[in-house]
Amino acid sequence: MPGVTVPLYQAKAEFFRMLGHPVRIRVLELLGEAPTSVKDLLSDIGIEASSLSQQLAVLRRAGIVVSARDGGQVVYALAGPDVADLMRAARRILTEMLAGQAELRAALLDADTAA
Amino acid sequence: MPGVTVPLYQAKAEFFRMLGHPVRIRVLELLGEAPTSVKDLLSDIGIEASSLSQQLAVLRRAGIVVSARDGGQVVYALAGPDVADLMRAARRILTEMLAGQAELRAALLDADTAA
DNA sequence: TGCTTAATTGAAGACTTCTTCAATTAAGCA
DNA sequence: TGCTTAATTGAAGAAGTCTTCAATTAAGCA
Repeated sequence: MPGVTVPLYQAKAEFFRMLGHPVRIRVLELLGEAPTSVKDLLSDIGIEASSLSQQLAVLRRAGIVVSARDGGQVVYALAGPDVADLMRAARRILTEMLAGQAELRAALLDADTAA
Repeated sequence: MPGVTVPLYQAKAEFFRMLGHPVRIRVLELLGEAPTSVKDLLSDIGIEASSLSQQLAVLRRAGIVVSARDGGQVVYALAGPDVADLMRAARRILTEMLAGQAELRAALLDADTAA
């Protein structure tokens, strides 16, 4: 069943690259709390609608989120619980790592930088 | 203590972007097992020396690895245990995630794609 | 139907990141 | 010193990603 074989380290790299954008991180963390409409994501994140749509498309293509229309709005949710796990692991470890790095420590001490 | 405040979600995005390259992933996983000389990384990974150096430089700048000269060779090591934690978490979760996605399942079943 | 709001799409240019090449630095050894 | 191997650097072009804009699709409502 080989066919188009993607080496695992390359799949990993693509996965991490997919996480490598501030808007996509924020979306994933918001969806980690609860499914959310584009409208609400928009007002939470505060960027242009088309810009958010582009980033949501990246997450959708990666299969990490799913969307469903609910009347006049579209609601996004994480595709599975593993995603929330990864975000939690990343938050924990990153926070620990950043805590040890002088130049980035400010980010942790500053109130408006939560999440 | 604000000064140049990097929002945490942006620091996270940068961190993930830094992980988003197949060579860098392989290096981190090799270093997760043991400190390794550039020479050995080179023969394990099988790319051009300058190409590997460029990617090692990215990891060094991010502070995730450290290097030390040992006689004629340069040995790299993970900067801290948290990095290995993150790689383990990522491997576990990614493997679970990929297992559920048809098009990528081949990667897991194929022998030469281990790690 | 026509109007409004919600959301997505495609395309263009700006910006980054990758790869490769040639040049350079450093150590070991004759 | 001169030669070899180990590793890094800087620069140039290719390739990829981001942002923004205008156009489009879809639902709700009058």
